[in-house]
Amino acid sequence: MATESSATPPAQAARSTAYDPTTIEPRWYRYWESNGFFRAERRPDKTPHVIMMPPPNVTGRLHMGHALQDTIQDALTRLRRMQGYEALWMPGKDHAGIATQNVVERTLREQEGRTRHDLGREAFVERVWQWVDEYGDIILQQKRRLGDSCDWSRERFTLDARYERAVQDVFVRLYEEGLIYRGDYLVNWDPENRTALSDEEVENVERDGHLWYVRYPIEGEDGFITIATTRPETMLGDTAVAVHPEDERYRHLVGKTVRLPLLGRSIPIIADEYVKMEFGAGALKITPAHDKNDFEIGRRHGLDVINIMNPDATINERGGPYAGLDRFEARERIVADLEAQGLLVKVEDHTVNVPISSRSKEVIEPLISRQWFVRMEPLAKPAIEAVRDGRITFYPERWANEYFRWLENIRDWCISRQLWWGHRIPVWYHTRPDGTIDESRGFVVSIDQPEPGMVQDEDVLDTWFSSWLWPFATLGWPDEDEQTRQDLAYFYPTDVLVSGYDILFFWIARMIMAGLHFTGEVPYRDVFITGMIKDKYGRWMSKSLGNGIDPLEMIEQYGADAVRFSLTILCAQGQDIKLDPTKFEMGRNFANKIWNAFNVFGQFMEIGEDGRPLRDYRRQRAFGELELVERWMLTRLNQTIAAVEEDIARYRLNEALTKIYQLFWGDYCDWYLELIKPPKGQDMDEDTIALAVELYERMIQLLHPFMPFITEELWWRLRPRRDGEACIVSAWPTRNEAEEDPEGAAVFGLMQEMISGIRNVKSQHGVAPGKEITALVNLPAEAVGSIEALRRHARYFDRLARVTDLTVGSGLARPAACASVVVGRAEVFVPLAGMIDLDQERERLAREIEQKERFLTGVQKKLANPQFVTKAPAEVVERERQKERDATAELKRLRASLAELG
RNA sequence: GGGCGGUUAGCUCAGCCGGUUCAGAGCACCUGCCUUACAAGCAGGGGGUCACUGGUUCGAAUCCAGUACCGCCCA
Repeated sequence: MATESSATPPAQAARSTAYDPTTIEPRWYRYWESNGFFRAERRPDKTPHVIMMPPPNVTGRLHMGHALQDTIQDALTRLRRMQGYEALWMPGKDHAGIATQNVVERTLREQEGRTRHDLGREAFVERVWQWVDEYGDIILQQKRRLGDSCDWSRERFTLDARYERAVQDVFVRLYEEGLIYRGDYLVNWDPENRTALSDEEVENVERDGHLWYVRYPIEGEDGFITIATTRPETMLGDTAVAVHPEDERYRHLVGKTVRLPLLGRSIPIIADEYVKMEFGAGALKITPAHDKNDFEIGRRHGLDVINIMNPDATINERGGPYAGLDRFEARERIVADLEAQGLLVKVEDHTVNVPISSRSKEVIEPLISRQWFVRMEPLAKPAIEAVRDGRITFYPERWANEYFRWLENIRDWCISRQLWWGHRIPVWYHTRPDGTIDESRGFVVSIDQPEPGMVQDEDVLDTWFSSWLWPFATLGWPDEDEQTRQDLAYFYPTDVLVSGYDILFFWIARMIMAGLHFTGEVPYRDVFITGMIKDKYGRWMSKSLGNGIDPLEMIEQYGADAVRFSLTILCAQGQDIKLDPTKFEMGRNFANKIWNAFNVFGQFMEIGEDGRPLRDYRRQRAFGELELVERWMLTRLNQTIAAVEEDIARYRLNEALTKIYQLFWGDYCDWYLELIKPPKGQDMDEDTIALAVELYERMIQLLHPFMPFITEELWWRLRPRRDGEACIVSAWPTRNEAEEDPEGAAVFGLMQEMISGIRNVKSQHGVAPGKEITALVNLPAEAVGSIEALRRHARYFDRLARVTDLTVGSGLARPAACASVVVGRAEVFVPLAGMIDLDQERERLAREIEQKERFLTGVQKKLANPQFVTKAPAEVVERERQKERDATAELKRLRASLAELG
């Protein structure tokens, strides 16, 4: 029983000539959704096709990247659905730890002048939930405007209770397997957010900096050793000076000590191969607590580790007189003080690589802190294997290399974050009577509180530590109830992941690791990596540049179908897209073309007041009984279906869509429709309507995955249909080779060339296209078939080139004052007495002759080469011979025509 | 420093597991058309030594090597 909202929407009663998507699109979306067409269920009789939508951040707003990737995922989902698969496109959203916390903190600050610390953890997290409840769904609502046909009944959130359980379960498992450990290490510290970040969240940016040369006085003798540094403020934490063991300049100093300027601490001079002799002065200050390499050196030499910084990147009490200063202020002061003491030798300009937080864009501070890590190597190995042995395929392939490179050099993953919003780390500590944590008693890793009085780790997990479980946790893993077990068995592994290369490491690779480790299977078989959307100058779209293009505005302006069409056609394999809003005109124009093409035959159909046809126009004629142009069109259609199939199998959606576009516009509209139009004032006969409907129907089915709205709307205007017989669930067209007629199509192709030639002649001679003319087609006597076909289809010449009198035969005399067109073995004479400009015609023919000669010379050169004749495949040689014969004959006729013009 | 991608018409880009007049599309441009489906359109046209150099091959925009410039990723 259809509910009110699921009733098929009425068609617009009054048709306007320009297609207006604004009312049509939302109506069909409601219709599809309320009829459950997006829903997927376990159906043992059907093969599933599953795509997991990369969950957008709850703070997110739809941008062009989403629009592109959703368009692709939706096209694949709709296509598979039509092909009879049980198509599941699973939507959801990501809690996005730092991003979301930042948004709420900012609102708090701006609206109430308070910080999260003013509220306290519990109240703050409560606030974030309120925010998520209010705004978290916006992006998913926006996705509906695009037409996403995902199964909203299965929508998941990375902080759903069940999902949270999965995340914590994974933590516990990995810990028990020895793959998670805690330790004090140098991590990437974001002073703005005051949290650790993973290596992947750090961007290295080249900046103009300086190289300061500083003298460290040697103890026990006069003299100095000069070190060079790009970060002088870290000298407060120096615990050694290092030189290369083979550096003759310094060899005698190794083992001695220097007095650290400003603080006066005594530190050793050590020898380490890491030091580059040619860099700076050849001596390096070592600050194990604030530099990755120094940390390693410090470890090798058992150096002290002195942390001189607070979490907010101010200098701590270990910095003596500089305590309390911001790191950059401290730098200036230290340089000034060194200079004042005569210890600054010189300053050079120097380009430095500065690590930047991809979150806050603040300069990252390498800082020693106690964090949780995942041992990645054991997880990476199977992930490498899965791609190497072909269980997973990347499209385009080259991304597999990026993937290998990262996995083969993988470093442990810092997963703890000093945030409040996210999955709390399932680790518990004993407390002392005063409530503080008693580290001496160790910790317990457990989802639930192990014993009363224990407190949970304050930190939360990296957001990606939850989203790497997305493909299976969304299906209920690791629950073992019957429902979940069967869902996983049916829908998992999924078929294809569509995403951008920007999260290849963050997410795609980690999902593969997690999938293999926890489910024993790959999470998806194909990975389709899209290019990224850039602005028209090739720059990343960003808020700060203000160069973003809002997909919703574009949808308003051009329609979702148009946006989808343009994005798909622009999305070539792996290439970034330089997007300009005018590109959407392409899609809009095409939608308009589709809309208007319907009218060519639609105006002759019996249509009810609701815009729906009253009768079903069904083809009565067998293929052989069809008109030439009809057989040609069916041939083109079937060939295109086959080609589209191949393109889609390789994820070449742009090529598939281009072919459908050409079929619809270039063949169907420009030739077929023009030829089936009845003469003015006459009706279109039913047989003609029936085939026009059939062809149109199949083409809008081909277009439906890409342009779902307009195709659904027109689908219902083509035939009377029962409730629920929607385009979205119609059967995808398959190639019918029985309805291909290559010979007929070739004859039609010949006519197309002739017609184009005649149009060209008219245009070149300034004859109005509508001017009625006569023409003669001369063919060799043996071309009986062609002669007959042309005679029978003289109407085509009338219709398309206004040739009202066509004579076809062999040995026809060339009329005086005529232009001529050579097509293969045929010659078309166009008598244009009184209209023809002889000079023009001579010029035109000369041009053609020149072109043809160039072509023939090329062919003859090939054939004159004995190597070619003997080595090239026989059919290629034969093809060249045929070309030579044709061109020679054509040239002869062209020359004759020119000669006869005098 | 290592790796990858790009360089094709004025612009934006397809084509790239070699051979169909393969040199294409859209936009822009020029000419002519409000031809009762569509001016968001129709018909016709101009425009490119496929970055450069060399190689493989009977044959290269397409495969290989190198060079230049642009961009990205990693260190």
